[in-house]
Amino acid sequence: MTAPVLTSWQAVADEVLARIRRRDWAPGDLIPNEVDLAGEMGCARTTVNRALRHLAEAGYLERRRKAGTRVALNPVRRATLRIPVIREEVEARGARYDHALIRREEGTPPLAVRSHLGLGPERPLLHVVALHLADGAPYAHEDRWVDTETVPGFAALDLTQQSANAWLVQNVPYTRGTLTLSAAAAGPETAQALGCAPGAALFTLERTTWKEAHPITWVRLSYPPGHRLVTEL
Amino acid sequence: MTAPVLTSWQAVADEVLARIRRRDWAPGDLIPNEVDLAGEMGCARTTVNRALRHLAEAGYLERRRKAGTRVALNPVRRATLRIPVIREEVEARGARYDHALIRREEGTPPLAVRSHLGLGPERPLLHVVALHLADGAPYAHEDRWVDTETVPGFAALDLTQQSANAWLVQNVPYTRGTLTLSAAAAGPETAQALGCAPGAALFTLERTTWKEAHPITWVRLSYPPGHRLVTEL
DNA sequence: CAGTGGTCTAGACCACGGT
DNA sequence: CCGTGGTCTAGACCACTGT
Repeated sequence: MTAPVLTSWQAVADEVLARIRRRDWAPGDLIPNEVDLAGEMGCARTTVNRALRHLAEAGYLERRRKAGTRVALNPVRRATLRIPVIREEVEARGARYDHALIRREEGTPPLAVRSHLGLGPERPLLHVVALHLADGAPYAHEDRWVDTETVPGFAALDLTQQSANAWLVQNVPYTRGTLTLSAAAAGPETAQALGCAPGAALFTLERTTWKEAHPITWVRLSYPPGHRLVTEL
Repeated sequence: MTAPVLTSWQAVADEVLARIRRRDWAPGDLIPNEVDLAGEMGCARTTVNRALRHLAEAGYLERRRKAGTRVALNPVRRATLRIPVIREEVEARGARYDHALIRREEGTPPLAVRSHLGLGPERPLLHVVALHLADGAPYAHEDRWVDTETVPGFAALDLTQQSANAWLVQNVPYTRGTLTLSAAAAGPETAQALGCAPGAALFTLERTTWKEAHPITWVRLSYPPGHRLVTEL
């Protein structure tokens, strides 16, 4: 029998993954403990630990103290989406970025937004509507409500110079957030801004962020028909 | 000056994150190297390394040998989406799962599918169309092409008993895949299956998977209007 | 209670990549 | 060249949890 002597946690991880793929260890199976694996692979337990921890984070293994390490029943891989600043998203496509402010006014947000942020109707927020452009063409429509109590300084911004998106990312680190992806039919206003037909299918991304317990902002980005968000598995 | 003596990599990570949030270390700044931090925090360099590695994976830091560790300019957080088997997705909502096979036949996939899989027109694939149900109501429409050369055994499956989705996940681990999210207007056939109006905005998820260099399957899942994919940041 | 993973340590060597 | 992160090691103790 071969005793390859795998040093380096990557090699150990590769070998374990190979055994899983080869079905030496089938989904649901208990695999040997760290000490035994270290002996077999000819390396320190720390190294095996690093490898197994990595595979567990990647979703291939499930580990529990005392219970041991099992091959995950369904390799539920996590798709990781990068959520960049729109400017960078546009420039990464090799296009020129611009943005246009459509509206900016104080007001009471609709119930859906209030409940997302956990605010009552008495709290006025700043409503900002803008259009992001790539090479002059509509790229995304932004509908945003900002809590100016949590974010002092925002009210004084000249949003024609700098997008709310960019300023907030640079200046207000959030501690918690929620992201919702969906499809929605274009309303008349959004359709006009994006230059598409009313009722067209828009890819929609809603994000709510908090700083500790205080809401920062709720924002909905609507992308014109055909927009795709791609990620590797 | 306080010298808290932080043992445990979590505590070190928390402290570093706190300094970033507090702007002690601003975006783009170089932070002290591991040896110095270990000295300051009163722990081993290994512990600091673990903490910084964690923060780098989470997107807060950028690390390069010799160049040192910098606070990331834009805290581009990665949203991680769980992509489960649909059955589990449905049952997690407390609903009863069912599926119905709509079509199953061999044929040549459309150009878009062929190019995604990197196949020429001479290779016939198996085309499977099915509907996933939650408590009897349409939950998702599935349009799938399977390469039966890469996946022997699939052709013999009784797809009325078991969904293609479930079988593939259990039996054909993929090594690489692509996930595309978008919105699309419902075609007549999809609209009828989902019980919505033609042209309605559908949330659409396309996935292509390979086993090494061989394509396994291309699948498009269409969710009825109102469907949302939610994740924490 | 006892087995298993989780973590810390102190020290060492290595690999990359600015200067 | 040489500073910085990347990793390995051997050993130790701890924390959780199944039996």
